[in-house]
Amino acid sequence: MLKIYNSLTQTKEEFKPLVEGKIGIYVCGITTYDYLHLGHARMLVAFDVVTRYLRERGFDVNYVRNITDIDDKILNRAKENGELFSDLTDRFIEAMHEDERALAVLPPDVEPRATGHITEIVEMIKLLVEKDMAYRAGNGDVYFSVMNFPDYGKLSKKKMDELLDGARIEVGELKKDPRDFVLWKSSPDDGVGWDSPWGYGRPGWHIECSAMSTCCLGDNFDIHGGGSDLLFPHHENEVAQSEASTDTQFANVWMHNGPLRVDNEKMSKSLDNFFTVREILETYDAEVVRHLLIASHYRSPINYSEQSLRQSTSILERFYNCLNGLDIDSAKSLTNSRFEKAFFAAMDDDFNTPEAFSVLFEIVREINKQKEGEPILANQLGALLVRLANLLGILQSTPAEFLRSNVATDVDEEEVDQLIAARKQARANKDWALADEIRDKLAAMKVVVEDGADGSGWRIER
RNA sequence: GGCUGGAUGGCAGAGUGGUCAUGCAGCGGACUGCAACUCCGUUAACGCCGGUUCGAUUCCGACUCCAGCCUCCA
Repeated sequence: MLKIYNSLTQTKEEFKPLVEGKIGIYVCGITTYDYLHLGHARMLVAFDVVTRYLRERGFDVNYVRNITDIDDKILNRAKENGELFSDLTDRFIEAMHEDERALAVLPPDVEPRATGHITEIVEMIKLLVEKDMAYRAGNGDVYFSVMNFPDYGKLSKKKMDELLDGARIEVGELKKDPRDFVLWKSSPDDGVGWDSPWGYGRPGWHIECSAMSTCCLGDNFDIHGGGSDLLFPHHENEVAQSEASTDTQFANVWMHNGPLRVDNEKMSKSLDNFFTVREILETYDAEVVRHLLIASHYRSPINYSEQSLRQSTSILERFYNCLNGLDIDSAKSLTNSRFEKAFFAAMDDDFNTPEAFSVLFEIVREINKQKEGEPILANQLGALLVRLANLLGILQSTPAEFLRSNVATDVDEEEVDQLIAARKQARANKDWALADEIRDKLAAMKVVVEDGADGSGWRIER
């Protein structure tokens, strides 16, 4: 039984899709005005695991993840650079897709862009204005009227009146209520914008997601996800806009991934303590980064550090050392084993990846035990290990690829082979001094030699 | 100040009302010319104070501390 923690009810619930066998899921994507940082990567990887697993469970998943390609930050950055805002967003969308591929994040089924849905956005705002749920202010901006939506706060568990107290939001002369938020912003005539019943302007951030999710998945759909920092106000506002306009429940299940911290502080652009994905990928393998991001439960915070990356590196080395020498391609994966059952039970329990990993380590130990005596069984277990790990998007390389190269180290394989051959000769002559000298030489090249029953293997030192 | 969540062995990180997480590190052994890899064994934990219970790290309450949100943010 698949259970998912629902932020709306604050409980783990048995998951039941609206339509048997099908799942519609919408996740708030990126505002594209810079390179992805590790916090973005966490969100992308978290929901990549979710969708991969839901598909494995046999669901027909429609995964929608939007791109916010119109926003004040984008306009400001474009202005600084002296370029068209669309050139800026095109560039960073391309970079985002590159980073996603590196991290083995599968593309969503639909990737709507805000600028591609202006019509739907305007229609939704129109409906809200007609229903007296929104109003046009003197400057052409249109605001949502929070007071007219009694359920406001049901997702973030905030009380309407408490939101009023000490509200840091200035009561502008434009807003009727400090809690109101903008749906449509008027733009200067020479600025970026679109025509609307309220004049030339551009959409507010929150309405984009309401319009795009409804457009792609319908008024009521199964799962809405995003970072926990979006819960308020963004997701709360989405609920308000959508339910006020459609008079029906918006998303059934709300999933929020936990934050990524650096030195126990939230990593964010505004704190200027963020690491971009591409900068980390210069020194660490993508799979190492991906492991780090799923080694903790998706709802827990992750504290990023060099040490945690090193730990993920040793863990992957253990996996690949185990797979090294197995013949997996021709082996049939063991099915219905206790390992597989335990793995699925862990993932069924709100995508408990740490628990799932503990099962993978049990398989590793079993393989290492059986390698000598029961090679066929070891191969079958190896195939199982790879199959299950692939559901998490890891162990997608071969042992040789992972163990003998990485982004930071480049070795001359021919030279290594020559040195190993020379050492083999020395060992045959029992010239241990020479053998050790050669091993030291290899070590200086960051090459670790491993002597086995059938010759000496090697890997790079990470 | 309000709301939400958390506090687990040296570190990372799950989970459970009474017997094991798991990984890294440590210790002892096996393998090895010595190592590395690997295997076997092993040490070690549940913030603090009460309550419920035959029994609580696990449930309930108070306290302390930490984090996130309340403002753009995945």
